[in-house]
Amino acid sequence: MTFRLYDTATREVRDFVPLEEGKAGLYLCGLTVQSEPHVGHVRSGVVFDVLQRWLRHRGLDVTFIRNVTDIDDKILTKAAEQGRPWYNLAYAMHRELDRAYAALNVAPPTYEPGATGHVPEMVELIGELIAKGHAYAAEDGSGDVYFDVRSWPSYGELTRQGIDDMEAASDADPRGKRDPRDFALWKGWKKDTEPATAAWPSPWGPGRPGWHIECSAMAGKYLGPAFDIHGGGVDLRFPHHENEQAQSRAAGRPFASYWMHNAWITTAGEKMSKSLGNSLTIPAVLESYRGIELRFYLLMAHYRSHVEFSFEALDEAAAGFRRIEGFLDRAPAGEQGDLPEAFVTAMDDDLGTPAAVAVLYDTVREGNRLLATGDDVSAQVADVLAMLDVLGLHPADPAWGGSGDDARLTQLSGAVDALVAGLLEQRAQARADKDFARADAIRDQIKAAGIEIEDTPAGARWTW
RNA sequence: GGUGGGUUGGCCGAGAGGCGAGGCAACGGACUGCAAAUCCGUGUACACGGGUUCAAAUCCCGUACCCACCUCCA
Repeated sequence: MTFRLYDTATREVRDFVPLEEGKAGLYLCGLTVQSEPHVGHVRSGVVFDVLQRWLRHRGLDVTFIRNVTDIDDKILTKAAEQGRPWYNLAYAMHRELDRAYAALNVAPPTYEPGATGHVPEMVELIGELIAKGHAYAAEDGSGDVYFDVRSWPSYGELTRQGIDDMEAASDADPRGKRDPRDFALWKGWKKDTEPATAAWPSPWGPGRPGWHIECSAMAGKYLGPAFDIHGGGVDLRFPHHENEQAQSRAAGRPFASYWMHNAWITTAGEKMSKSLGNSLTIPAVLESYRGIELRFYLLMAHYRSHVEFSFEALDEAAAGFRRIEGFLDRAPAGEQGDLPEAFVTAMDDDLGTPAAVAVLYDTVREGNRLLATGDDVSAQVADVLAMLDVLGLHPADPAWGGSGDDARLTQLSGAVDALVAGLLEQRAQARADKDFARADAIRDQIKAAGIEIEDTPAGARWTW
């Protein structure tokens, strides 16, 4: 079976056929680094990380480009409000984003280009579009350059919309535009309100790039005129992706073969950016949950399904994940093996992580059953480790910051182990003496310290 | 107005014509001194109304409600 992927452009699940055999070029529209990332923001990162891992697993040589938008209206506005340079805000938020991705074991892409580092490439592309009659400099002296949507007959093809059916932007400033739907490729510097650091030289005067042009320029630079998969959140389909495709193709570049869009995560039925926000930033959620649990939660729903975020659901996911970990803890350590067929089938079907997770649970249940009867579970351990690994959920992955990388923590856990071991010895003695009141008192005492006791045929063990 | 998506059991969440994905919770049982952990078992769920079919959660028609995007939101 081949890997199949839902393509937004054709609205169907299609076999994935790379442009060049054995290779895959991926481009993900990353974030505008203007505020702390929240749970919704990182979904696309996690989804594309799984996609990347899956394609690699299938033997493809993956080039993965994920950009960051480090200059735009919001960054300028927020920075001004906070009284600091825009580049300082963007850089700080970029570092926050890096931390969030790292905490969720989202592997770094091949390269993470930023808009401000690619102004020459954008200027060149805009020049090409003007030369081909698809763009024009505004005649009002604003220094803006617009893409001429009427000059590109297939404008709207990605989202199946006719130009005349589109609502004219109510908030757009029509000045200098030939058609209200024309979008900015270059925005002239407004010297009264914008800092000089936010302007770059260009043939049309100082200014800064429009939003869409950066992705066309950077995808072209790192992946070439044609590449395999382009993705982002559903909201980006229009106008962002539509515009990217129009301007790239108008410049003679075939652009993406497949379009992949992940659905939203909402809270209380609202977009996260509009709701309570603060409690759902990644750093805030990580105060109560481990990154591995949050990642597991995000993968329990299919990437094209809308997720209504709730801490109850996150609790459930975390509880379920602990059962998987519990099996691994109790089973003898073993080697990672090959993936079960059912898991491969699930993943090949448009990254069916929910069905894949079901296979994971089935394997864990079977492993636990064998464990109870004292049978060999090395096959189950091998399967579980392999599945967790491609999903980026391997508990031993150093990305989770496991013990061992912090000497003090290792010492501390050794100390706790010694203390608990002493208490467990006393409890074992009490149990042997049938002094259950005392045995339970010891267990309660340990529990009060946040440590759980489990009695196993091999003696008591503790977890926290 | 245009375009796209949704409504599944107490909860989360798959599936897309034919044996009830999976998880969390609950209840019963096994194990245990009691627990915990684990295993086994227990549910006639598919918004509503019609229709097609031997067979519909799945296809068709209609209705209701919800959501997203329509020029710088992941």
